Amino acid sequence: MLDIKNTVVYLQLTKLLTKHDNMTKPAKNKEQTILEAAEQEFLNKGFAGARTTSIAEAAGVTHAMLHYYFRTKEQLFERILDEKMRLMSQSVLTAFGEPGLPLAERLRNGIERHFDFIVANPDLPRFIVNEVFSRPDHYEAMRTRIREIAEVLMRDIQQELDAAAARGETERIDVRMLMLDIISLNVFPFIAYPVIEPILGNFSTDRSRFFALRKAENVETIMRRLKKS
Amino acid sequence: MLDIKNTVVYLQLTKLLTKHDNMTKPAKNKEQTILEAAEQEFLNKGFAGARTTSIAEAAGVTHAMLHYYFRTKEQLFERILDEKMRLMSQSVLTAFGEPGLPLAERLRNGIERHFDFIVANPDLPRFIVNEVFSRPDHYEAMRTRIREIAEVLMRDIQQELDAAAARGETERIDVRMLMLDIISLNVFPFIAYPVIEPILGNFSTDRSRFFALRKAENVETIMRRLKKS
DNA sequence: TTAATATCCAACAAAATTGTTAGATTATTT
DNA sequence: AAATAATCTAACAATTTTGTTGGATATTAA
Repeated sequence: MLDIKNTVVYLQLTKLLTKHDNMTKPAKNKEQTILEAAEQEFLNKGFAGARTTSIAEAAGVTHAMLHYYFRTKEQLFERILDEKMRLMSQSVLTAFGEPGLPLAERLRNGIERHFDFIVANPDLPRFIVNEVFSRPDHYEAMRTRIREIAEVLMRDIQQELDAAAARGETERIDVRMLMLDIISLNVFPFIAYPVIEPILGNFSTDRSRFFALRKAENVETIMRRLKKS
Repeated sequence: MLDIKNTVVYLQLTKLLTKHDNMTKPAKNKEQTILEAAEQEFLNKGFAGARTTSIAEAAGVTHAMLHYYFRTKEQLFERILDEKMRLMSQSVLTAFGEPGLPLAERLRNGIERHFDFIVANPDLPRFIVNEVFSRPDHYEAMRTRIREIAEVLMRDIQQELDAAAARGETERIDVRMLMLDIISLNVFPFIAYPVIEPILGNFSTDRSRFFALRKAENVETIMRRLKKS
């Protein structure tokens, strides 16, 4: 007699293996479609607000399919959260982790690239902030991950900050404060967009113009923060 | 024959009226207790994540009571959201709406008072941002409300900014950009605390010391942003 | 002291949501 | 062609969550 659950696991396993054999085709398959729909739903509504039926519907499959591939809402969600955490960390690293440039250039560049990343992924920050906050069980793992990534980058930048300050080029500052300044300025307007939009006046009609101005404002603010006075 | 729903409405009506007659007693009654428990639950988990049973349990009443007083989760939630929106708007107004001071003092003061308010209400911002975002139906009303409040204050501050710039005391700047700088710096660390905590290093052990330093950093950053260079 | 009000209790009803199953069909691989 | 895998259908089961009801009991106001 067959245990259905084991059968499903077996099917998925073989599927994965054969897929691994010929990764050549793009394979816009249903599993992928479901993942994309889930991404939308989870980013917009969070774990608690998301509905597996809506996800299945948006993906154009029956909701049996969703459980066939991912077994539970929780597992599906974790696929998404994991990927998004990776993406978010990555964006900070690649934006600021470019040594070789003079410090001011490196920072200006970092701010702009980080800002551009968020323009391209405007509801990523809210998603991460909310879900990290509301998952005490997964928190310790995330914490460790964030710390490890941040530590290397921060140590590096702190050294450069100290060197520049020693040469009298910039004000002395703690890298954690500086990075928090940058991230706050870059991220907050996106997290809180619906709340700030009403106060933007004529800015709000042209969203992309506003963001361009905002990017410049953030660079300006940080450069002034560093300037020797 | 009595329609139960109308009876309940009637009871609530008379309760409200008699209460209005003698507002002298503190009345730590169950209705209030439920509201307080609901506040906790909604602030922590949002509308979708909140459970009316948890609220009732936390308030130490049966969940029939909750429906007796508030009929639906939605109505209970709106009481809370409404109050919190008011509180949040109010905090900005009272922090920055103090004319008569020289501009720099007024802003420094505003930043500090606004920051203190958030220290005292650390999960208010995340709550508002999330729930405003996920309620398209109520959004138009909130939008109007935010705009009306902001407009007066902003016009006032913009005039002072222009005057100071004309006197050559400060850099010329758009009030919307400046206020967004301030709010971003003040609010973001609280919204994202679980995410940034791992990168704080030894700061993170003493949360209140960190916040004190952070407040000073925000004032410094904004003052430098305004400084004529 | 009545009448009105606040609260409890305990069970139930209704709805929404997640998860399961048994087969059928279609496509792909061997 | 046979086996394997992907997907559909359509119903159903389990659980969670919200909301209801009819009384009982205690407290407070007229």
